Amino acid sequence: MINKQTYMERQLEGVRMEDSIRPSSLSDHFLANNQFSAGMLDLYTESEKSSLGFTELLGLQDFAPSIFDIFQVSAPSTVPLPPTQTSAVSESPEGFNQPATPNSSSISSASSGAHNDEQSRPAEEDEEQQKVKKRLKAKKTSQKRQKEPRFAFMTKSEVDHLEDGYRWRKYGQKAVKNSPFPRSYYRCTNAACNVKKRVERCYNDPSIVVTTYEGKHTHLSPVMPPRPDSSVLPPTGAFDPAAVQVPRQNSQFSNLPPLNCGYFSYMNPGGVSVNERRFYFPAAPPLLGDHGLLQDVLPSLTKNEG
DNA sequence: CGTATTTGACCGGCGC
DNA sequence: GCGCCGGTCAAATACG
Repeated sequence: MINKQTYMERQLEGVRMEDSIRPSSLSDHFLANNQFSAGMLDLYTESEKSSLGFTELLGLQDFAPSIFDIFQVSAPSTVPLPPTQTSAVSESPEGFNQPATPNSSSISSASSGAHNDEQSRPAEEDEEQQKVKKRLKAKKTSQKRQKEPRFAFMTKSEVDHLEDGYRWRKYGQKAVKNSPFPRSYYRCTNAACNVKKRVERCYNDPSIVVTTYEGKHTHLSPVMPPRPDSSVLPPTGAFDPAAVQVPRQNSQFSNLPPLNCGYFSYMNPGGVSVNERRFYFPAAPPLLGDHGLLQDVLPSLTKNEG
């Protein structure tokens, strides 16, 4: 089976999204009329993406849950996920239910017989080997989790790390090829939750932040006490439901499931209330042409371009 | 002092 | 086989 990311990258070779895909009228309109706009990318399978036209990529809907609700409802028990996506979830249960680096792994790696056979080696070298093996094991387990469903959001924002109601711990940052902006890696601070997210900026438009969520939260937002009347927006003080602008819906979008679109508002670190509109792009974002994260999640749209 | 972030090193996958 | 790249780890550092 072809590695998903690699396949996506291949599909994007030689493609200039800003030239061939950019929905000038729509995206420009959104960007021009909103301080913040966003696109949401749902990492569906190839067949599912190919069945959607560009207008559907925008996925404007009247009723749009927040991204948190999206994650919540995307649980198999609530919303019928695409078959492959659902299977991906079931294929990697450890990704949701187990810590990224369970203690057991380090124990087992430390007890490897190879080390016992090399007691003659210096102690520090032995420690290093244990470290290496420990890391090796963590790598393997983490790679298995790549099949978790992912959702990517395009957000026009000044801040890289958008407040989304959950607490995240940054565990890495990497320079992205063909992009001057680094990609940051975050993991949910909840020990029992293995949700990860990656944040990077579009090199074409530095004002656009691409956030990719991987996995589903197994817990409620730690900073959002439940509110009885906030079924749509995250019940957090950081979010202002009154500031939400609901995108007008076109009939052509109506065939999209509600979870495909989300939006919310939030207070940025500077205390300025910010309206964010989340536009759903099942296949591709209209504005991004970078060779970074988005290319990992947008294979089909570029497939026909070239 | 506890927690979060930074950052260099490391590994596996993949293309050539 | 080698090099590139994405993703992760973990020690060092920063911060409240």
